[in-house]
Amino acid sequence: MEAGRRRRGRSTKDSADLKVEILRAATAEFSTKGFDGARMDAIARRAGVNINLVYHYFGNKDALFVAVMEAAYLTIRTYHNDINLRALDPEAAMSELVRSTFRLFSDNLHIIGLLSSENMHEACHIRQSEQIRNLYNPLLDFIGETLARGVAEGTFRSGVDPVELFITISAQSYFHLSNRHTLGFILHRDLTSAESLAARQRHVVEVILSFLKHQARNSSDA
Amino acid sequence: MEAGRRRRGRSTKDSADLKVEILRAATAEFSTKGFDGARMDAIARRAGVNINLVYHYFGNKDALFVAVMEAAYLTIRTYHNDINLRALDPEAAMSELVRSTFRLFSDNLHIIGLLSSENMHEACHIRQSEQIRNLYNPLLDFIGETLARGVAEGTFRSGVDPVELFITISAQSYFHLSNRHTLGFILHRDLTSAESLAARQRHVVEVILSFLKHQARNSSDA
Amino acid sequence: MEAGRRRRGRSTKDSADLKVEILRAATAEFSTKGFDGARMDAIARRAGVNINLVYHYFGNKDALFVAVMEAAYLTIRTYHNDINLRALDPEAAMSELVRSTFRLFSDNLHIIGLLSSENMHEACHIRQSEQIRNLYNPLLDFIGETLARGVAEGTFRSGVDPVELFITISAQSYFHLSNRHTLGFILHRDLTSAESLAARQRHVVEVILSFLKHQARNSSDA
Amino acid sequence: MEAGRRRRGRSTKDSADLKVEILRAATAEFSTKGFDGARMDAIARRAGVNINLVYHYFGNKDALFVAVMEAAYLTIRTYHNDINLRALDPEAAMSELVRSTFRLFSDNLHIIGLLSSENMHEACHIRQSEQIRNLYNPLLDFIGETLARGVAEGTFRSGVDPVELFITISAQSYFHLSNRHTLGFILHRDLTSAESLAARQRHVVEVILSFLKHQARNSSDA
DNA sequence: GATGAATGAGGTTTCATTCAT
DNA sequence: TATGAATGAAACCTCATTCAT
Repeated sequence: MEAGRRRRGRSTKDSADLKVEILRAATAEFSTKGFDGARMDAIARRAGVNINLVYHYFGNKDALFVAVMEAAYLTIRTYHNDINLRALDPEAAMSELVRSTFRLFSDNLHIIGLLSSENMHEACHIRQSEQIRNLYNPLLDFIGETLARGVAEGTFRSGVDPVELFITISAQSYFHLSNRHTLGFILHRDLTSAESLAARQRHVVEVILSFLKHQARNSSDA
Repeated sequence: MEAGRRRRGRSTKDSADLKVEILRAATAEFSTKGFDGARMDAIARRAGVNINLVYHYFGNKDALFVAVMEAAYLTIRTYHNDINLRALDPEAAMSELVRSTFRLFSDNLHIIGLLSSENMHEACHIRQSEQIRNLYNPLLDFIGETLARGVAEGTFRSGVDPVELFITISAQSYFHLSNRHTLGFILHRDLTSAESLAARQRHVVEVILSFLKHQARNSSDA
Repeated sequence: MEAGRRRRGRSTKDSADLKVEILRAATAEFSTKGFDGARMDAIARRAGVNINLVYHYFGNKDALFVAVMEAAYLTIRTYHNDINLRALDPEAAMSELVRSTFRLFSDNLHIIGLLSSENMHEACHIRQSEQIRNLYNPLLDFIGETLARGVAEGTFRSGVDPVELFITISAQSYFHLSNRHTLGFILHRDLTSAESLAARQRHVVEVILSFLKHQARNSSDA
Repeated sequence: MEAGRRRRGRSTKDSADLKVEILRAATAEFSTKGFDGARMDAIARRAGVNINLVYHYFGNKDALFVAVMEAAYLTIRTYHNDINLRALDPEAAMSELVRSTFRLFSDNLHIIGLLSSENMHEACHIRQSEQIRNLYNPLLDFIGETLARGVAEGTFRSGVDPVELFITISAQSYFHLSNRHTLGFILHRDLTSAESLAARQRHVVEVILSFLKHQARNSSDA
């Protein structure tokens, strides 16, 4: 069995990977149970290691959570870096940003659980990380520049706050997934099916693009 | 003296209100700490009662949480009932719905904490409540009818799914607040200031209305 | 429903019976759960009365248990009084005593539970009752006299201690029932079926009578 | 100092014995207080260990009780194994079985307390143990074979059910001790004195042997 | 580096009992 | 007589963490 193999005869190379494995286990535990619901020994069990190893590598529960959050934000950064949007025209760039944001969350549900828990704790863990603090600056710059390019070429409405737009884009994808259980119950619909997700993604793109392009034609509204 | 009055000889009126007081304390505790982070004795202390009274009235932690959720959803229903939107024209009705949804969350931040925690637990508590299950049916009907009216009079685009729209409307208000701590940190902006909230509300209305009215004029987009 | 009828519009005659009803409920609870496993509020619920009434009538858990034990020993006395054995010849009298002892326990399983619990507490409750202390004196006298009659007429062996014989008679019936659950499990046999009980009763009579009559014929044994 | 040695720096040999020590303490607590009356912290105190160690080794109260019961039944098996009765002639074998059963209980009063409590709980704990389920099979076989040998050589009566006989033998020893407190009170006799125990043992052997040999001479009785 | 032993603090819950009416 | 409110004590159990090897 896996567990047996793990407990005995670990090679030196395995040892080097243990930290990664613990981090993965902690991510799974924290994201599904929340910080308070997560158990250190459950994390150790998930990772197939002795609980003391967890303390050896990460110090304590809070520090472990910080490490998990930093890794999660690295994933986010990766998703943003993977797309080279600046080469695209403003409309294509923006719709691709919306789509990649949707994929970011739907491919990494654990990020939603982690962010949800971290907000319950008033972001006390990530506040300790300078690395995270400035993670979004490039993205906000990109949004601002793309908006400007769109306005310049007459495609986008003017006067849109990049921060507000970023929140709107994230909100559309995040909320659908973060609240999938309560929404599924009161709306009598499974929000996690492949069709539901595809429809949501299409809808989100439509909403954002409609908004951006709307004002460009009729500036008397709103 | 206060303490003496509390311990002995509480008047009947006091007694009748104790349940309400406990419920309020539990709401505060659960919404700020989450289900797992909440402490029963902290709830009792907040309510100024002996912890056993909490058990006397509500049985156990889970049942108390269910009671809190039911009260929270009643608040939600109240917010929806307070506005008589059916008398308004479609555009006014919809923009008022967006605004009231925003107020619902910004006036009742505790609801966000409760929903967040409940989703971490896969909605296991509210699933026990038939009352909650069908709470949103009338609202969805209203959205569907209003959309139809807007389409009929040529104001709104056609083909919008009421459920999808409802999620979009909620998402815009909810996410801004549910993730205010992490967003505040990475965006370097206080999302809870009066100006920030007012700006967000305006933005949200604009986004939704742009979307609804966009397709009515140009159906080749998106 | 019963309970409803009980709670409302109780007649004065009903009130007089409440003590009896509580006692019956307490007997059921104590005998099936033991003193420590019994719950005062479960007793009140079983009786369909408010728990404070239990305290009103009986003071506390220990006193209630004493009352239950006294009632139980009254049942025992009744079973002994019901049979007028002194008119019978020694052998018939003795075999009838064995049978009535068996019936005493098989008809009143609760007595077994109560005695078992009371012995776990080193008889601390019944020690408070003078009434119980001397309850068995007449029975022991009867056994002694019957033994003497049997010896005199040549039916019974001599030298039998009445107390020892009483224990033997009780043991045979009691143990089969008191340990029916563990015995049933390790012996792979249901000891509570009608056939099993009938067979046991026959067996017990046979054992006792064999013993009493044996020595009368062969005094070299043992 | 004793306490210091206990708290820190326990030698490995000590550690290995802790489980046994806890089990002994648990046996004492459970057998004298019953399952419901027993307290986990009292067990820890009796064993001189931290209460959490008890949970570390045994999981919970029920599992600890199961462990205690299994150890108790092992003691029972030991008592039965220690005597090599098959080599003896039927009468000697049977009288030795009766005596060893008596010793089993009088040497191990805790077994009586444990069995009494377990029966109050309808054997719910030992039912989980396959080991216990078949513990008595060899003993029942032995009784059946010995009876047959006795019948074949004309010493014992025929038609005796081995299970019934086993219950009778156990009952005689068990009841005297299990109910020693209530019996002592109502019979005005100390049943635990050395003389009383010796007399009981003699009496029990006599009763069983009389029964077994009786029918062999006079089959018209009973 | 890695592990089993050990612990303190505290969490939820139960329960006998009393108070006030 | 009868009852809902209220409480203190303690029970079982969990969990993050540290110690000793």
